[in-house]
Amino acid sequence: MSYQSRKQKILKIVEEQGEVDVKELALKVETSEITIRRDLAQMAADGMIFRTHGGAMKLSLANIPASFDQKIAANIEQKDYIARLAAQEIRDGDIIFMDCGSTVFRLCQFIKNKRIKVITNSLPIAYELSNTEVSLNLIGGELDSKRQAIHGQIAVEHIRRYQADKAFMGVDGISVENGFSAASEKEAEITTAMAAHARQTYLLCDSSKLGKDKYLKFAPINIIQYLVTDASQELIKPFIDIGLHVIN
Amino acid sequence: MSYQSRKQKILKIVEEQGEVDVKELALKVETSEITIRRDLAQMAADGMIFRTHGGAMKLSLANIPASFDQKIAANIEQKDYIARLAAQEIRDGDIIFMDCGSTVFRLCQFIKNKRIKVITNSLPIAYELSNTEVSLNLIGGELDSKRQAIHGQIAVEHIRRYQADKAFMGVDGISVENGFSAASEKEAEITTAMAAHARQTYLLCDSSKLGKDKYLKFAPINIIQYLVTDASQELIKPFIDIGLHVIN
DNA sequence: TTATTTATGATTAAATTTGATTATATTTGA
DNA sequence: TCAAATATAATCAAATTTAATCATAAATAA
Repeated sequence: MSYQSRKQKILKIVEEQGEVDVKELALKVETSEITIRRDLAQMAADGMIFRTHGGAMKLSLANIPASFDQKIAANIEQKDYIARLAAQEIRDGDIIFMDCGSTVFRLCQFIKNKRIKVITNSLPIAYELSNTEVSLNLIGGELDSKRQAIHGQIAVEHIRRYQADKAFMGVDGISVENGFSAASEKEAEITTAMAAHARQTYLLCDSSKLGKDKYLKFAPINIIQYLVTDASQELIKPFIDIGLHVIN
Repeated sequence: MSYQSRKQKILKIVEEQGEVDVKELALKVETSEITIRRDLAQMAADGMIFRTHGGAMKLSLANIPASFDQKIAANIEQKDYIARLAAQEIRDGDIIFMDCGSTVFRLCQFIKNKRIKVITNSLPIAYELSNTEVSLNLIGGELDSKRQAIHGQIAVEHIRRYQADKAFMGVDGISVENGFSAASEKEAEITTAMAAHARQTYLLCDSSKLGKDKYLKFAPINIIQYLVTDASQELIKPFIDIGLHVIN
C-alpha cells in the first residue's frame, strides 16, 4: 500500500472514531507502530489531525471546548520562563496592553500584586486579574468564543483610544525575512493596533514560533522593540543582528 | 484514553455540575484520584476551572467577589421567578442589552440555548454565557471590581454604537414619584444609555426595590416600558396607573 | 548496472504519563 | 483551641510512549 493511501486510511479512521491510539491504527492499517507515529507526526504538522500522547484525535473534538486551553497546556515551562522574564520589565504605575496569547496569559500569575493598569482583550486574563491589585480595562466588542477574546473593528478602535507604556503580545509566527505572521486576520489587527499604541512593545515567543511563518504576513518585525524568548543563541542571533533587543 | 480527552471530560462535568469533588471525578472518568488532582492543577493554572479544596468549581461560580455573590444569593427564588418571566420575552434573533444587576444575572440560565446576541457590561454574565449558543458582545472600558462590571464614559460610548431590540436591567430604587434612583453615578449612566438604545426596555425588579428611592435620582420612570416583578398587586398598582406594562 | 534516495523496521535511549507511598497541610467538629 | 479526618504535595517507581539511530529493502535515476 502506498504512503498516501495509508495516510488517507488513517485519517478516515481518526475521523470516524474521533480518537484512536497508535496500536489500534497499526493493527488496522497493517503496519508497524513506528510508521504510524511517523505518519501521525506529519499529519499533525499539516493540521489534519490532533496528535495526543499515544494516538490521535479528530481536530474538531480537540478544539471545541477551547483551543486556548490546549495551546496553553503546551510548553508550560518555557512559557512560564518567558512570562517571568517579561514580568520583570513591568514597573508599578505602568499601563500595559496584554493580548490573548497563551504565553501572555501566563504573565498573570507574576503581576497580580503589581499596581498597574492592564488593558486586555482576553477574557481569561480579565478573569484571572479581577480581584487583584491590578486595575483592569476591558477592550469591548464581539467575543470570539474559540479564543475567548474580543476581536474586530470595535476592539481596534477601543485600543486606539489609549496610549500605553508597554504592550505584551504573542504571535503565531515571526521571522526576520517575513516579520509577523498570523493564522487569523483578527489577531493580526489587534497585534498591530496594540503595538502602535504602546511606547515599548514586547513579543513573548517560545522557540517553536521563532523563524516560522504562518499564512498571513501582516507586519514588519520592527513594530516591536523587545523579544522575550527561551530560544537558543543560534535561533536568536538573526534577530539581534537586525537590532532587536532580546531578553532571555 | 488520552489525557487531552480526559481533561475535556473533566471540564464538561465541572461545567455541567458547577462543582465536583475529586472522588466523583475519579469515578466518572475512571482514573485515580491523583491523576485527577494533577489534571485539575493544570486546568486551574490554565484558567479553565477554579480549584477548590477537595475538587473543582466552574469559573463563573468562583472568584466572584463576596459582595456580588451575596447579592446573587439573596432572594434567589424571587429573582429566578422574575428572570424566568423575562426570559419568555426573548425571541431567537433578538439583540439584547443586559446590565450588571443581580437579577439580570439570573437570566443567564434561561437563555443559554437561545440564538441571540447579548451586549453586556457584566463580567459574570460574560463568563456564564461564553461557550453557549449565545453570541456575546462585551462592553469595553474600566472594570469596577466591586460590581464586576464595566462602567464609565468609554462604556457609555460603546453602548451608543448599538441599537438593540430589548434591554434587561436592574436598578437600586424606583418609585412613581421620583423615577429611577441609584447608589452610584456609574450605574445610572449605563442604565440610561442602554434604555436609550433599545426598542423595548424591561426593568427586572424584586419587591424590595419597588417604591424605594436611593440618593441619586437620574431618570424619569418612562424610560422603561416593562416592569418584571414578583411584587403584590398593591405595590404594582401605581405603576400600572401611570401606563407601565407590568409582567408578573 | 550501480549509486542514491526514500520508506520502513528494529533497537535503544529518553521522555511522558500514571500510580503508590509518605509527609505535610487544610478543614471540620468537638 | 486541639485533634481527627481528609486532602494535597512531594518523591519515587513502573509502564508506556516517543525520539534518535542505524540497518535494510525498495524505488529511482544516472
